Order: sequence, then C-alpha cells, then structure tokens
Amino acid sequence: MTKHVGIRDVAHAAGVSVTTVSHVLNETPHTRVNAETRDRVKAVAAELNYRPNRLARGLRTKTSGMIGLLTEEIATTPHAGRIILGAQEAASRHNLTLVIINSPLLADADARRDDVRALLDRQVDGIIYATVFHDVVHPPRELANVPAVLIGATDDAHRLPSVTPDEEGGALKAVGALLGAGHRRIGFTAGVENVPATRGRRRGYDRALREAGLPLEEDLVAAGASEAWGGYEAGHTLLTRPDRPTAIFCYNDRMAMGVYRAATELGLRIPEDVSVVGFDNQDPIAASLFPGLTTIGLPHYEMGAWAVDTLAVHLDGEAPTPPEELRLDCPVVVRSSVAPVASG
Amino acid sequence: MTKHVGIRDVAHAAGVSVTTVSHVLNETPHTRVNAETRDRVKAVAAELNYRPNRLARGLRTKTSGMIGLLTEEIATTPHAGRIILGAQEAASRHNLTLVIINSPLLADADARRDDVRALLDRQVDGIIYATVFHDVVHPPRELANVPAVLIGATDDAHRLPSVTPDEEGGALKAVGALLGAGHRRIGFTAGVENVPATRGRRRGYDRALREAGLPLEEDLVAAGASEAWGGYEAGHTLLTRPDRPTAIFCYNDRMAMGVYRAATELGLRIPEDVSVVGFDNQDPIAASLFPGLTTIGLPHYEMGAWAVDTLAVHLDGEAPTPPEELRLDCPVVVRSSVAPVASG
DNA sequence: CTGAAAGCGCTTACAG
DNA sequence: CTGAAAGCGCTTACAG
Repeated sequence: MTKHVGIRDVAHAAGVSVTTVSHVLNETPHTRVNAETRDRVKAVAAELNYRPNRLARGLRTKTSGMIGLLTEEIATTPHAGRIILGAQEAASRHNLTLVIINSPLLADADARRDDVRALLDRQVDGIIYATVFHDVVHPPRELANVPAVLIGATDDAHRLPSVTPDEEGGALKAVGALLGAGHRRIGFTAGVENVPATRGRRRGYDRALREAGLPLEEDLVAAGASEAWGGYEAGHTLLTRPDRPTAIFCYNDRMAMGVYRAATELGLRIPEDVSVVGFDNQDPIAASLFPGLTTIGLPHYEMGAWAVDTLAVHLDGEAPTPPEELRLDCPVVVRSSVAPVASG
Repeated sequence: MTKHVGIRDVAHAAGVSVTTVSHVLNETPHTRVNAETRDRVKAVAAELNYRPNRLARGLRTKTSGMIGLLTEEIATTPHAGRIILGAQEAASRHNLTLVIINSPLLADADARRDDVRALLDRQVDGIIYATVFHDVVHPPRELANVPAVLIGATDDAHRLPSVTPDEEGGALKAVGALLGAGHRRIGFTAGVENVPATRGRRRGYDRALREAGLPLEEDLVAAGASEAWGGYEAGHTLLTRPDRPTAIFCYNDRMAMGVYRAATELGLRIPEDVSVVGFDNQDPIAASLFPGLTTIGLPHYEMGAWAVDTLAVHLDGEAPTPPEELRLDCPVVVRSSVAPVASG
C-alpha cells in the first residue's frame, strides 16, 4: 500500500499551483495554459501515476459519476444479468460507474426505500429502478430526489421514463412466423401467473389470429404452469385433441421444453409434424433443444443500456417532457423448430 | 429535488455544534453526551430526515464503505449472478456497498488494469477479483494497493486469499452417488475445453473409481463439446458400446441434457435402464429435465459471500498470513435420475 | 497565463 | 459534557 499521491504532490513536483494542475488535467474550458507548462504538468502527473480522488472531486462538484441500479432478486429472474451487462457497458461509455443494490423479490416498501436512501447517501447522480413481473409500480417517494428511470414497469404517476419489453408485439411475431409458414391451426400453451407477460403474450396470440382472419378456438389454448412440466401437460393436451394443431406457440421456452417431450412421446417429430415457437430465448434451453428452438428474445441488454443512456442525457441537460414510456421490441430468434405446414 | 439538509442544519435546529451532532449520530466511543442533548439531536435529525453524505464522510475518514467487484463477462457464465447475489447480501450485512465493474471475457491486461484503477479512484476499501475458467491468475499489480481477494482462481504469487469450487471433490461425490446405488460400470462424458473444471472433474471420476477398486476403462469415457449436442454424441457412443455402462456421469448439465436425448432415442429409460448425474445444477435445465437431474451444485453464492466476509475481517483488523486459499464444497443435489443398478 | 483562497460536508484531535 | 477549528483532496470563482 504505497503512499497516495495527491494533486499537491503533482503541483509541487511540476513547480506550479494545484489550480494549474487541476486546469490542465481537467482541460477546463476557457482556460488557456502555456503549452510548455501543460506538457510538464501532464508529464509529471503521468510519471507520479497521479489519479484524482473521485470522492473529493465528487464532494466538490456535487456529482459523483455514479449511477445506482436497484434490481429485484437478480438470481431468480433468468436474464437479469443481461440488464446489468447492458447498463454496465453503457455506463462505461458515459464514464459512469454502476453501483448495484439488489432487493429481495419480497422486500417490503420500507426495505426498498432504504435501498434508495442508501444510494442517495452515496450521492449517485441517478437511479435505475429495475423490477420484474409488474405492469405498474409505485416507486418510493425518495426517487423523486434524483433523475430516475424504470425498467420493467411504468410508474403509476407517469412521472418517470420507463422501458418495458413489448410482450404483445413479440407474441404477434411468434405467431406471425407460424402463420408465415402456412399454419392455420396454431395452439397456445398459455401461462397462468398473474404477470404482464401472461397477459401480453395472450393478447399477441389472439390478435395475430384475429388479424389473420382466423377464429379463436378455445380448443387451441391450454394453460399451465410456466415450467417444463406445465408445458408437457399443456402440450400433451393440445397434441391429443382430435383436430390437433400443426403448430404450437409456447408461453415460454421452459414450457416449450415440455412440449418437445410431449411431442416426442406421441411420436410426433418437430418440426415435421408440429412446429414450435417459444418465448424468452432462455439460455441454455433454447439453443440446447433438438432441433434448436425458434423463439422470441427479450431485450434485457437493450433495456439496461437504454436506462443508462436516458439517465445520461438527463444528467447533462433537460429531461424530455412528458417522460418517455418506451416499449422495446422483442426480436424473433430463428432456429429450426418451424417448418411449412404439411400440405395434406 | 429538495434542498439537501446537512449536519449544520441539524446542529442549528438542535441548538448544538456540529461536533455534537456527529458524536451522537455516530455514537462515537469514549464520548459522553448528556442524555437530553442526545435525544434532542436524534429527534431533530430524524425530523429533518438528515442523511450523512457518504462522500464527505469517506473523504474525511479515508474509508468509503465500498467494495469493488470485478467480474469477467457476467453474461456468459451461467451462474455469475449468484456470485453477485452472495457478495451483495454479505455486503449488506457488513454495511458495505458493492460497486460492480464487468470486464469483457477477452479484455486484455491493460483494460483490466484500468478497471482496477477506476475502482481505486473511487477509494473502494477492497476489491474482489472474480474470474472463471482459470486455475491461476496474474492479477494487475494495482491490486496490491488495497485488500483484495480472488474468486475462481488462485494468484500465481500466492499473496491473495482465494476461493475456488472443489471440482474434484464434486466429481468424487457424483460418482460416489452412482457407486452407492450399486453401479460398477460408470461412464463419463468428459469435457474437452482447457479449463480447470475439465481437469478437476476428470480427476474426481478417476479417483472415485480407483478408490472403489474399479479399473479405469477407456471404453467408459467419451469426450465431447460441453454442450447438449456434445453430450448427445458422447452419450450415444457410450450407450451403444457392447458392454454399455449402467450409469453415466456427465461433465455438465448441458451434456446431461444430450445424454437424456440419446438414451430416449435408444429406448433406454432414465433412471431404470441408465442412471445419470450431471454437474453445475444449471438453471433451468437440471430441474426441467424429466426425470429431474441429480447433479452437483456450484457454490457461487457462497464464494461471493465468502469473498466479502474475508474482505470485511481484513478491513477491521489484521489479515491472516499466509492468505487462505479455500476450496469450497460442491454439494450433491438429489433429484430423480439415479436408481439402484438393475440386479441382473 | 497562473495562483491564493474558499469551500464541498463531514470527522476528530484538542481545549475548555 | 460541549464546541472551535483543522483538514480530508479536490474544483472554481476571482484576482493579478
């Protein structure tokens, strides 16, 4: 642990004042410094391996260069890591540091408020409040003390910018891929949980059929737990119906895994006998199934990046009014589980 | 954005000096403050909702209360999220805040050094350097400027405490579970990548057989890509051998997924005809397969927590010499893919 | 072009 | 038991 070198050491070694050192190192606008002096200061700073203390700078400038990311139970939500990664990389681009606090999924309002406060105590320049499984959220009042954006939900007062995945649009595309392959009897293994994804994906399924002029048949929909076993049951139900569907859109990839199994047991080949589309592009299922599962990706990385980018423009300038509530595209990830409908 | 209330505001409102406010709020040892005064200060601080500025405190006390966590490509390593979670929760317990910087997997030494410097600039009290896929690592010299611990590798100079999963011990248990069920012909779908897990798990397999007095037959080992398709190929190879194994230990859960498929295609039931054990307890595979996969868990959460705990004792006291290099236990996760060997 | 000085919001010997 | 003052390491009007 070597003695820390401060701006005074640099100033002394270069034979100038700390003011000058600060100016040349920060390239303060509207400040002319003799070229020779500037070079000398820079050389000395480099030689001494001087690194400004961000705490001190932050105290003085009242901007810490830190963004707080408040996440819900990162471990239980499959792709939360990609939100962090997207936020992280965007933060690097903006020269911002990410401070992460993870709330348990079941944390009460008080605990969550404490987390926000802890972030505020550290003088973060902005906060990203990331939730899952919510349409609308009532963020702690403290959030109003700093630029903030929401990931995964909109706020009830519509005061905060937010970004959510376009679940309905994703489902529309999923079914669209099946329609495009000529399928007309398209089953749906629906989810049962009370989350936005359940509703959004269902809406997308219904809408896709409606827009294609197809009837909504209850016989084509089987709900189940959003796990492999739920998909297995729902898939089995659909595939043993008299007029069985030629294609199945699954609420998520885990259910698709179960549908694969049900199909295999019934002697049906994928995609020759039945086409399958999932949702989530969940690693490692989607790529590991055989054949590879065509599915819909979730824009987690992009949401994380968008949140930081939005905060960054907010930080050096005016915030757009009213705040944007963005629904981000869920892309189709094409693999090998969709084939043209058998023409007979 | 309401005006920030500082310690001076509290002092003024309570009619005392900032010194006193600081003492009562921090409960400074060896400082007696009149009970009445103390209560008044506390009441006023609470009423004003005063929160000390951690930047200012950090500047003064030269301890930021922040721990830096440097991770390698969090997105590509399945369970990195659990390292973060473990570190996060331990940090909360110690009243520490976690600052996360994520290096790309392929970042060069310079980039990684910059990341360490960025953390140091922020005056973190300690650094956790988390890597994957390494036995030994040569950490940037800058790491010596602060208490640091390694996750996932030991440092070449043996100067830093480190924690790694006991891959060999895990494999030993995996094969032990099979031996315990009476299996004597136990196949192994080995990995091929040049990573510690490949070697450790292989050593564990060999050792388990040796200790059981069983011969190491090359016919029982099939190497392959550590993905579902690699497991499918390796599994197919093993299960079509003349004297096929009655059980298979898989390098990881993804390979086990492929082995399941190979078994199903060959008309072999799991676990009745062939028992299977995986490694990684990778979500969502292990629990989604049918039957549920018995496998070996990786102590990611525990490693993250241990790293923070170790740093914490380091921070308020002396570091143990020499630094501990801990190998953490990989637990058996029992599901339904192991059955007693058929007694025929 | 350069520097002396104030001040960001705290904590902490030290004095009374 | 309480407070005045110095100082942590910077940045930034302001003066020269």
